[in-house]
Amino acid sequence: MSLRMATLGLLAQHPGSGYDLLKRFEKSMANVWPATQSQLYGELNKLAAAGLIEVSAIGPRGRKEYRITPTGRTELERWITNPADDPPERSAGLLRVFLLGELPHDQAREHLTALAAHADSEMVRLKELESSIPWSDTDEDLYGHAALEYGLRFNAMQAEWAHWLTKAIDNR
Amino acid sequence: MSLRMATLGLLAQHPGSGYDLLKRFEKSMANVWPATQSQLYGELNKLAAAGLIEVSAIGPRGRKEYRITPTGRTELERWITNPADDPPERSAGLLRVFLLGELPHDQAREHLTALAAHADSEMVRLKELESSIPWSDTDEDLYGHAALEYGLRFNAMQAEWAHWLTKAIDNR
DNA sequence: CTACTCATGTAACCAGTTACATGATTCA
DNA sequence: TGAATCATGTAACTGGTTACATGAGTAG
Repeated sequence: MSLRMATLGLLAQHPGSGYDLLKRFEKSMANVWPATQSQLYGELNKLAAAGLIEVSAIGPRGRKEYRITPTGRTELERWITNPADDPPERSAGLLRVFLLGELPHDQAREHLTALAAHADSEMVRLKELESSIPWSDTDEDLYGHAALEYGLRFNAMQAEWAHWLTKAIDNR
Repeated sequence: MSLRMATLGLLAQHPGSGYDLLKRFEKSMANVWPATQSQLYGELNKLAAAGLIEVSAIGPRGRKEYRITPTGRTELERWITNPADDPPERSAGLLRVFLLGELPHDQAREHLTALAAHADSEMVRLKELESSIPWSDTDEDLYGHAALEYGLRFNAMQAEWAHWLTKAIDNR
C-alpha cells in the first residue's frame, strides 16, 4: 500500500513518466521510502488500471507521461489522514541491540561506537543535502525540509543514546 | 535474514519450542521485530536444515525443543557485528509527512497533533512496560532495557519534532 | 556509427501476512 | 466431556529485490 501511495503522492506533486519518477525516488524519496525500477513500473500499471492515475501524453521511445486523477487524489488524501493501516515498523539496528548481550562487552562497546559514528556521518550527509537544495517557499518544500529535519533529530538522538549506553556498559 | 537472526538470537538466550518462541516474540520482541506464527515455524525448520539450530528434546503433543548449535552461534555473532547487509529502513509515517503538502494546512496541523499525542501515549505504554518487568542484572536485561530506553527517546524526539513543525506551519 | 541515456518491461526469487487445518493434552 | 491451551503445519497472496531483456532517440 505504501509504495502505491508514495508513487501517487509524487504524481500529485508533479506529473511525469516512470523514468522521471524513478529519478525523483532516488533523489528525494530514497531516505523515506526506497523503490526499485521494476517495482515502480509495475505499480504505475496497477495504479492506471485502478483509475487512480492516467496517461496524459505519449512521448518518444514509448514514454508514457502519467498524471493523477480526481479519484486518485481523493484516495491519496484518505490515506494521508488515516495512519491506522500502516505496516509495522521493523528495525534491524534495534534487533541487533536487543541481541548485543550475546557478545563480549568490549565488542558490544565497539559496535555502539561505530553506531554513533554512523549517526554522526548521516547528520553530515543530511546537512550537506539540506544546503545543496534550493528550497522554495512552497508547501512541498516545507514538508520535504521537515522530513530532513526529522532525520537530523533522529540521528542526533541515536548518537546520544549510543553514548549513554556505552557509559552504562562501562559502569559494570 | 533478520527474522532468521531474531529467532536464532532468542534461542541463543534460552532454548525452547516454536510455541515458546512465539510467546517471547509477542512479549519482548514485538516492539523491535514482529513475527507471525506461520513465519516462525517455517524459519525454525529452515534453521534446523541449515544446522544453525537442532532439536534437543521431543515433548508431548509433538513438541520440539530447539537449541542453538556452535555453528549457529558463530553465524549469529557474525551477523551482530556486521551491520552492512541490513534491509533499508522504511517509514510509512515519514512518507506521510513528505506528502503532507497535498493537504490543507489545518488538516496537516491536525495530523501532527495526533502524531504527537500518539508518541506521548507510546511513551506511557513503554514506561508501564518498563516498570512491569522485573529486570535482572544480566546482559540480556541490560540490552533489553536499553532497547526500551531507545523507544522512549525516539518517541520523545518525535513529539518534540511534531510541535516544532506545527509552529513552523503557524508562522506562514 | 557508436556509445550513452531514455524508457519500459518480465521472470525468478525471498520475506511477510492471513487464513485454514489438524490434533494432543490438560483442567474444571 | 467440553473448553481451553499447547503445538505444528500448509496454502494463497502481497510486497520487495535482483537480474535479465529489449529497443528508441541523441550527441559526439
